[in-house]
Amino acid sequence: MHPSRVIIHADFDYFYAQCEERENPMLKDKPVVVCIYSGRSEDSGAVSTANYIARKHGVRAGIPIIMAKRKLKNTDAVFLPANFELYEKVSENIMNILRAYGDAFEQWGIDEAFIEVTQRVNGDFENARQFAQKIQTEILEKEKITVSIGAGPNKLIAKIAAGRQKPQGLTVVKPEEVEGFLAPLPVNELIGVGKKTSVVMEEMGIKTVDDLANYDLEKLIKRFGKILGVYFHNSALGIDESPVKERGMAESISRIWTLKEDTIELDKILEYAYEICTDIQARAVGLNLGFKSVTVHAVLQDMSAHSRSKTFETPTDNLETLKETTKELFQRLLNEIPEDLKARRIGVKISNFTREKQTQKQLTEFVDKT
DNA sequence: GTATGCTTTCGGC
DNA sequence: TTACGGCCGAAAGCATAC
Repeated sequence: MHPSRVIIHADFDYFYAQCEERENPMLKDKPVVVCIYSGRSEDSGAVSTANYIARKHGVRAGIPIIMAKRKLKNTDAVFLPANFELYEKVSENIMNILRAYGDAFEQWGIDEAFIEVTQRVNGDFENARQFAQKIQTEILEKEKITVSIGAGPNKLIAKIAAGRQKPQGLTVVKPEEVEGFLAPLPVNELIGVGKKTSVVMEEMGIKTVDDLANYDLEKLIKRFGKILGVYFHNSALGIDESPVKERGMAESISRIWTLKEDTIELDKILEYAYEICTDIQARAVGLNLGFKSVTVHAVLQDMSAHSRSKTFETPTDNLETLKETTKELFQRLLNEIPEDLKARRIGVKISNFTREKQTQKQLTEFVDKT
């Protein structure tokens, strides 16, 4: 029998709102709602995150600010605009603490991370519990932020475990406990099982991870294909061999803006879009990245989202290419959306990055010369 | 029939 | 009853290739 790996997943509690509490401790006993204002009218915008006091009143990430205000009327709730510079700085500090505790480290978004601690705890899960407490203590002392931690034999179990007890939770799942831990959970707790897949599985009579674990593998493969079928089967059994490894560069850079006024005029839209192009192209150049894909995005008055994208044969970092492609894609998108609806928000994304820009340039020069 | 890549939509915070 | 951000990666769905 292989000795088990020991993986820890750390999840910063209600992160943005907790950062605000840290900066102003007077907030701690009040509902705190971190908002992103669109600037269109007094309270237009959405909730980014809220502390647990606000959540008790039904405030959730993503709801309109005006709705959150309604739920919190007659309380001393505090509504704050998101301060991303602060959150990024705090995140970076905590990530550096976590990184130092791991044999390997993998950041997951702004407020989550995996660390492999197998060597550090000698493969022992009781040590892992103490180790995790030490991490929680250090982060609390140095950064005044609480985190919830899950420990398990792999990333899948560690992540699910971290979500079981919050805030400031610590859930350790030993290898011999994995089966009992997973069995009663609904399948959508598994990574990769979203809304659509849950529905399909439910139709197949699969509601819990236990149902999935006992489902015939051949039938799973027949329905989901070999890769996904095997992946789901293994996940249900708590099997996940994926390594903890440092993430490289971001996979995409995008910006989206809310328009001052709704419009379907291409020229108006492009005024905004070209500004975004200039910004994200500069960021790509700053990171020395070429991009192969461009996506434009529009949210209409009914809040429906639409996008169009294009992938080049070779990467580029050219601003004019980006603008031309943006124009072409918005033309196409405007032709294909319902005529009676205007655009409310628009965005541009570049992705499919490569660092082979240099090679491509040389190749182009070579072709030009011949 | 499956793998792969591209496009579009979804979902978390 | 409506209301509504910005950014990211994942999921879904399709086309094409083998």
